[in-house]
Amino acid sequence: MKEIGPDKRKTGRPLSFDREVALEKAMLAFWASGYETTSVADLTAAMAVNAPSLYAAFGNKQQLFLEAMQRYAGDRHMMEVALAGPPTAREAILGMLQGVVLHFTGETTPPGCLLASAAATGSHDAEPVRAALAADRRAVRDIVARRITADVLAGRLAPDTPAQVLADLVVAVIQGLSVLARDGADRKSLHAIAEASLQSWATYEV
Amino acid sequence: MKEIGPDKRKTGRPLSFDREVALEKAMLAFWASGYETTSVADLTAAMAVNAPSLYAAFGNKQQLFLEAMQRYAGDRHMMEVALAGPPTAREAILGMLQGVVLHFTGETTPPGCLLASAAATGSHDAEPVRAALAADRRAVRDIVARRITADVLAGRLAPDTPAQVLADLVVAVIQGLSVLARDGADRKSLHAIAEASLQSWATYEV
DNA sequence: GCTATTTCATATTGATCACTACGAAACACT
DNA sequence: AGTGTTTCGTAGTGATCAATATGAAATAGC
Repeated sequence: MKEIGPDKRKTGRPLSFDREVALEKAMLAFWASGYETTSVADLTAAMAVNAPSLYAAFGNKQQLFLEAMQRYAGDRHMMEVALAGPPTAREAILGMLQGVVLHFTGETTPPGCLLASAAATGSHDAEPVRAALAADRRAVRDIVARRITADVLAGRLAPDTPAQVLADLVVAVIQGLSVLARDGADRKSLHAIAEASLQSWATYEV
Repeated sequence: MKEIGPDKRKTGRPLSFDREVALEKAMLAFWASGYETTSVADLTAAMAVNAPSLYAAFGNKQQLFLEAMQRYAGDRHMMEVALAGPPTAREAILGMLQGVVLHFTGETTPPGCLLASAAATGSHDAEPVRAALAADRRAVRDIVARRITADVLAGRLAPDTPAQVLADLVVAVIQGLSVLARDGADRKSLHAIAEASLQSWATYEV
């Protein structure tokens, strides 16, 4: 239920900030310091938006996080399309993991993955946020599993290939890469880990 | 610099709680809800120890966490000894991963890994805690790498086996298993993921 | 200029944060 | 019983938490 096009109000004082820019800054703040451990004061400072304006524009802290999370994750349908490009599932997922490594080690962004690290644990109040993050992980897992299954059906992987398990492994490795990136691992190391994790597939290649 | 033996004070009101039991309860609280997101009020409730007694016994929240973390991690030298038991590195590490899966899915403990999830992100104040957790991951990585190298030197793995990369992968998979366990994955799934991750080694077996 | 509408900045809300001052209580020793 | 020592429970400390009440400021239409 999103408004189509820019809001063309007729009257009233205009917004003093760009909503998209402010959301981007909020995303970076959550990325750097997590959901519960980033205070609203941190957010207003990072976004250059006063608290009342923040609440008017985004609802509350949780809704702001969920919107920032959506912006970070992007359109998961696009991920599925991207995975369909390369000729084999292994190449597709290797490319995906290489992109992930670059993303986790960007020089202008915090290390690691916002989705992996923002709410690993937390209070009872943060349960909806953890649920949303878990749901996104399941979505990625399912997309990866479908890509693997496509190769199985096309005869490029053995019929007994455990697509679900390999997809789970891909998600697990992504979470692990995020942790290691936060610990300071360099791109070369992370690329090597990603590549090594895909050697599990050798067993099933026909 | 630890006191040897139980403290045999001569005078004064006796402690009303068992220090070890209280520490265990604190560990479980941090395990369930993380470092910064577990409040001192949560801790005093879980430990059944009033705040002044908690500070007298453990210093402050950060010191209590570090002590709880040490209790959770156990003696890393014991891990090295355990890994030396099985005849091959692969069997040793598969056994370790199987133990990890059981640990992350215990019925009387929170899901996942305390070390992986307690401080994935956080404020600047929690930096010492994150550093301690990262140091422990590096220690585990080095222990695993040494076990792999031992097999390389013994001729059980190819001379060009990238021990460091495979050890990093093991650590990454453990972090990922913790996330999936928190997301509600069952033991069977996690065991399958752990086993699949070790198929990467097939390339290097002589 | 005037009114209606919307956002702005200031200042504040009660709740909770980590942490502690203080005096009563519980022990060992004489 | 009396004294010294240590821990106990109560009740707070100032700081910070997420979220807002309030009124001035800035626009569009008239």
